[in-house]
Amino acid sequence: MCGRFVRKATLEEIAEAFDLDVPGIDLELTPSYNVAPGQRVAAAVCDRGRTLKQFKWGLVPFWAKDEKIGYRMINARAETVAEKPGFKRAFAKRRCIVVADGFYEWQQAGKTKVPHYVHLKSGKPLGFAGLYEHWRSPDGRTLDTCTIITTSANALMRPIHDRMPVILDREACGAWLDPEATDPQILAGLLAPFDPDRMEAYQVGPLVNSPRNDSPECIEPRP
DNA sequence: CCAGACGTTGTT
DNA sequence: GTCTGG
DNA sequence: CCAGACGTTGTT
DNA sequence: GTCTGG
Repeated sequence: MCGRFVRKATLEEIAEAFDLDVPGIDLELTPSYNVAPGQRVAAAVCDRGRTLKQFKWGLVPFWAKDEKIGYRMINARAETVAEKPGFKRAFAKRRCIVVADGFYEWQQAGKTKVPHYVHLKSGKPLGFAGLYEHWRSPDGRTLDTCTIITTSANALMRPIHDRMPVILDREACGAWLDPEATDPQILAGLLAPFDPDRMEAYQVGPLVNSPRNDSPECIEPRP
């Protein structure tokens, strides 16, 4: 699955990697080495040009009565996302690319869990396939939320965990964000495990366990 | 028909 | 154990 | 995802 | 809102 990640690239680097229309972007991006559910994440969307917006991580369906449901909607399974009531509408109309530099995955080792950091060999930012929603609370407040889609583990991830986030390369990002794309078969076909030869993973220390810790030490290899 | 859930993960 | 918060 | 709280009353 | 279960 995907429950914690890193976003440290500059806006310029992100814009280059995701072909963003920079003039339309009005967003503060401070690096985070420990982005957790419930926090603000940056995602590319198609909205009269390709831009970057902020969303609270944890999708709140538009029909929800209580925003707390978002804490249980941080991931959506690629296998079922097109049909599940909570995600169906977003899958059809509100797709996004959540921007990251890498992600953490915890490996069960007996009674304990060992965190690993996973990233691209190229060192470039990566994009998670995501969905977003706009929610209005009973008292009139609005909330923009999103979720990250997961798929089965590739060969690199399998020793660590049986699920991983869907990572889209540049071409797939274009297809995923295309508002004209309506064929659910084609869209679902993009949600495949990423090429393991273009990724690497290593063990990190327990600092990352607490979401309160947010420093470059989080991604330092465990000695 | 109405009521109640709507999710993923991991563990048992 | 289960929910909330980060 | 993991960490941390989990409750009410009455008094300061 | 929409689907499932009773």
